[in-house]
Amino acid sequence: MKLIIVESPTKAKTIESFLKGGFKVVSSYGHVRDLPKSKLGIDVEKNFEPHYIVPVKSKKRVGELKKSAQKADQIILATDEDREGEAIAFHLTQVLTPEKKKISKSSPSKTPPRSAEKQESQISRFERIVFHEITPEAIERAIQNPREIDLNLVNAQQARRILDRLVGYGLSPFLWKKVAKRLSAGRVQSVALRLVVEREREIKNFKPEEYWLIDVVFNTEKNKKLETSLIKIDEETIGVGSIKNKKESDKTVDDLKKADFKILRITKKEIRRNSFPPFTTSTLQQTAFARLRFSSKQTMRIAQSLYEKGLITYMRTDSVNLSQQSLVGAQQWLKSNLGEKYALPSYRRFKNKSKNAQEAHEAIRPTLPDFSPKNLGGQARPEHQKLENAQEEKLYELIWRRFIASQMPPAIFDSTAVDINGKGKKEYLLRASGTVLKFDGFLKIWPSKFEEKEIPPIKESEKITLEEVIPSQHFTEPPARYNDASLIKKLEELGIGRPSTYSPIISVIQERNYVIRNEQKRFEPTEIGEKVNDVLVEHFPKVVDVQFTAQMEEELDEIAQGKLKWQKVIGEFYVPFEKNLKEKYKTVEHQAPMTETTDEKCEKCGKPMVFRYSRFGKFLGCSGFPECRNIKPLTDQNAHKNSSQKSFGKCPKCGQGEIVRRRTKKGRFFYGCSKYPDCDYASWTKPIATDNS
DNA sequence: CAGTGAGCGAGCTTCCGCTTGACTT
Repeated sequence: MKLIIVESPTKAKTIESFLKGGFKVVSSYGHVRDLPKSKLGIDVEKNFEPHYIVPVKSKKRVGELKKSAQKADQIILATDEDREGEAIAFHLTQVLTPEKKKISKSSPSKTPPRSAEKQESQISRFERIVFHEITPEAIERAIQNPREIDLNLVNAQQARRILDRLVGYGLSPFLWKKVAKRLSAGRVQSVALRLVVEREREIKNFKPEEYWLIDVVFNTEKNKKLETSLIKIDEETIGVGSIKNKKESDKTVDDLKKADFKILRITKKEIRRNSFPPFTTSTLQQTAFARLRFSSKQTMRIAQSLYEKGLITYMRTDSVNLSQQSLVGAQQWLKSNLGEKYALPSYRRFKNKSKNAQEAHEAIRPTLPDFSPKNLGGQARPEHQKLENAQEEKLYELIWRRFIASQMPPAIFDSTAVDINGKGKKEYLLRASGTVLKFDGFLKIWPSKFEEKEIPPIKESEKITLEEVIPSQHFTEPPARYNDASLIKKLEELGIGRPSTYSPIISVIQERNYVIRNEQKRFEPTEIGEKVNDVLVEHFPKVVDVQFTAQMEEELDEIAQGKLKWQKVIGEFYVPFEKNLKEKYKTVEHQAPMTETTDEKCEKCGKPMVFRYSRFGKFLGCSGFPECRNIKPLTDQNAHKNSSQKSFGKCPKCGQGEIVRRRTKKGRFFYGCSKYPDCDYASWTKPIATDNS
């Protein structure tokens, strides 16, 4: 009997159904070994030797794997073809090789190093295979062509893992000492936080700039209205900074009213809009947020369920590849349901844009195009594949539509531009633009917003008469705060984080209370978030630099290609990092504003209250601490500095306190009485200020 | 649905990336 090991139980089930007999397929449930949680687990003195353990959570799994392995003649490691997959395969060999036979890797043995040949024979029971799609043929082919474990790739993963550990477990304790307990920092989360903080400051420092735009309406010979916009004055293109105020606008308006106009040219062209590539994890999360308002966490939970039902391919992927089989399926569906003209003559394949893509999987797509969404006359599904709720229906439909649309022809628009010359004191260029949909193409399945605007039929020789000049005042606007979608998009662009971690990143910066999701579901940094960010940016600029990951990835690639030793890469980072860290422990002061006092008096002992920091941010504590342990939460009344919060009226319960907005541990807003704990009034919704309620 | 700070020093917090379950009201 041969044992095949993959990461995911769903994948195991599918593969087993393809194989005739003589095979057993089991799953490792991801990584089986890791650095210990409770300590660093890296011997920096001994060339960064890692100390791996089987986490308690994985013990049971590993036990089961061992049992299966004992009964097997051969073990085939079929984990993903990427850094992490290769590492999982390697750790499986380590865990599944009986103790005495293990190749010396993590445990230094006193026996001399074994020869390469001998190592070979010890692991000959293991074979490594990879495949890019889960079909009987692909699996069969993979089994016929096994290879060795690629130790260079494993080392690239080790380097990544060790570097992240050194950074995370180096910086976090520094924050505990200098800012507040239970804080954290890391290569990924600290950059995410930095993005949010810097965006907030851009917004805060933003100075809106006034500018004016001018529209001009003409009458055609047939008495139809032709709406145009002012494009140029003399040779200057109109935009922000051109017409700065009402005075300048008035002057232009007056001149336009007296100007002579004639049509310069009419340009007609066809515009094609291509469909989008099928989903990756990142674009799925972005689109589900934009169209369905699902958080990234929700999206992943629902996608997982669809995957387990066999309805979609794997949901953690950065690849836009589509299998041949799926391309054929999409085309067939299109031809028989929408007709030839909505199918493409050839298949459309996509290339990955992001350099860091590891492409171990396909794009996210429906497994069977025939299972179209309910409202598109989908086939009845077997019982175990029934969608359970509206959310599953919606997400499935989104994935299905995106995939089918990716194999559809572009939408075609007819666009017309009428350029008009105006001669007054100055020379003006005005333009009327029309766009009309000629063929909907992929928009039939993937509706998107586009502006259609008709303009009246017109000839170049036609005389036009001025009807109206309409100036309008505008202001430039600050960039928007990040939400789930835009933050994930940005992180992906920067190559920071992986499909499996986008959603956890969003969670962790909220759990640490570094950022909160406001009522518009956008991220705002908290006070403690800004403080942590500032400490990191000032004292550890390299680690929170957006280029840091990019540089690391390049070096990891070289390790994977066997061009660099992983210990060298780690050493070159670690030595200066460690030196700086030691230095900063000595020089950086504790960040709590110990001396900042307030007008408020402690009602227990009469001493003044002072601002203190905790990991939740600022609060008020008695200056008599520790004799008097009185504390008060920060409210609008005493936080005269940061008055972004306001009172929402008198408390309906005690009538004394004000209603203020507060946050729960999890970050959800609620409304409570400022007299807490004397009055325990609290409500999820804004209380209505009536006396008779 | 409302937390929280210093110091003595115990013991603990913390990273990123792979993957799902279930000690219970």
